Amino acid sequence: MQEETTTLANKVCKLILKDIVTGAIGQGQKLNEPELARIHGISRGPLREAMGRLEAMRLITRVPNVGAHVVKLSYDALLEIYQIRESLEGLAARLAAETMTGEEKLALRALLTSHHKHLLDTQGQSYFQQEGDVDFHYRIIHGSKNQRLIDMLAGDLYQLVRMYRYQFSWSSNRPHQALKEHDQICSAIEESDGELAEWLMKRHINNARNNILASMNNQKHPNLEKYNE
Amino acid sequence: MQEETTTLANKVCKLILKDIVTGAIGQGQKLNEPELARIHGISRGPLREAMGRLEAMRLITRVPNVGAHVVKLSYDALLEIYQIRESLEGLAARLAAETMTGEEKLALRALLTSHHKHLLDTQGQSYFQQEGDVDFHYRIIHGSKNQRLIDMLAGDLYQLVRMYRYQFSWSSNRPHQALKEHDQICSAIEESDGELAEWLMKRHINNARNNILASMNNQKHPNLEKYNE
DNA sequence: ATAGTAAATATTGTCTACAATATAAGACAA
DNA sequence: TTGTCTTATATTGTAGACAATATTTACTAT
Repeated sequence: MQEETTTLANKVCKLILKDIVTGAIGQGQKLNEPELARIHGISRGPLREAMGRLEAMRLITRVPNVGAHVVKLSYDALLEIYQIRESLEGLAARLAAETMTGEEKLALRALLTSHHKHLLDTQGQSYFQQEGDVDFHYRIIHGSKNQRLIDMLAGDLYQLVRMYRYQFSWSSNRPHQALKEHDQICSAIEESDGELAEWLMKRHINNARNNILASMNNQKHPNLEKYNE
Repeated sequence: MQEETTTLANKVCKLILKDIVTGAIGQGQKLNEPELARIHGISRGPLREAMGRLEAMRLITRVPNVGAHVVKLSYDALLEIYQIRESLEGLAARLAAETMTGEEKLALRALLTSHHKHLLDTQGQSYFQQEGDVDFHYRIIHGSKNQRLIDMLAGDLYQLVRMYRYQFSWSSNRPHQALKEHDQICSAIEESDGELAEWLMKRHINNARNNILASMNNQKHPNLEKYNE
């Protein structure tokens, strides 16, 4: 068994990350160093390192001599993220189609089968469907074998996406459609048709974005900072 | 006049960044904390913060209880970067074409004119041409107005690209062709033809990549770590 | 001589204390 | 009451010391 050696900064970083993503630490809230250090039972040194990483993945912003604040989610920022996702995940899908092993392709198909079964059981209950969506995209990203691409998408960007999901808890009102699109992408990957996989993935993400924006416009979500001050 | 308030970690981070990019601190070299702190006349606290940022932009890698090392440039990593650049800068070009102001477009054209003049004067001397290339791409990236995209491309990724440039000092053996491609992209942007701008930019980066790889294969460059240990 | 082990050294991780800056509270004048 | 300046408090930035881990060195046995 491999002894998992890590550091205090690492552990606390993950804890705070979770609190920010889930909204336990709210948008725009100030992060007080002595207080946070006391809460987690560590000193300010490793805490500041942890905060540095959160800043690097742009979940908090820091101003010298002033302090750190949790980012505020906004309509515009979400659009920015989806533009980038469309571009990068399209690339990931193409690379995945070209380089995924047979084993990986089988696992991807198995995942979709289980999603399909789950969808029939729960009549498309939102939360699990969302996590399933994350799983699917996650596998394709890793299937690209481009390590820097993996880090960009699975590292920073997805924490933000998860944060939006949690705090808006938007309803995927098109689970069947989304699953069908996943199926199409999976087929293209199985056939090693990179060009098609890329095109389908881009359209899929574009659809998801439009769906989100529509639901946002409907419900005027309270957690959404429409105007950055 | 605005008083520029910053922190020691910030300043030292930029200094070390420069040393890494230019190769003053060589690939794979270990970064000794006490030594670096002494050199820059600061304590280990802010130094570690600076190193944290360098780690975040993936110029150094850290292993707990072992230390930090400068990354090693590799053929594969460069390919990864160019795949991502092609995708993201294509997006940037499209957005730039759609959102750049008239003023920005004029400035971009003026930049190309000066490049053209400079190219005639110097008969395509490599270094300035390379920096000119950076300028051109830099402007288009910022013209996209997508802040996250700007951070990704102009922040982390470009430091790596600059590092490759410095340490390989590859010869752009196609300055006229590159300038012509820049011209085409600029025209597409001027006409607000996003789709064309994206396509041209992707092809341009693809060409640049092929050019680099060809010159690498020719000269078997000594700075290139072909195999990661 | 070489492999393996134990002590010695060096380096990283963490904590506490202090200095510099920013924020909040209070006094005073209009 | 309101606005401004001064003082007090709190928070961040930095430094130095200590603890934990890794690396090197020295020694012993084969």
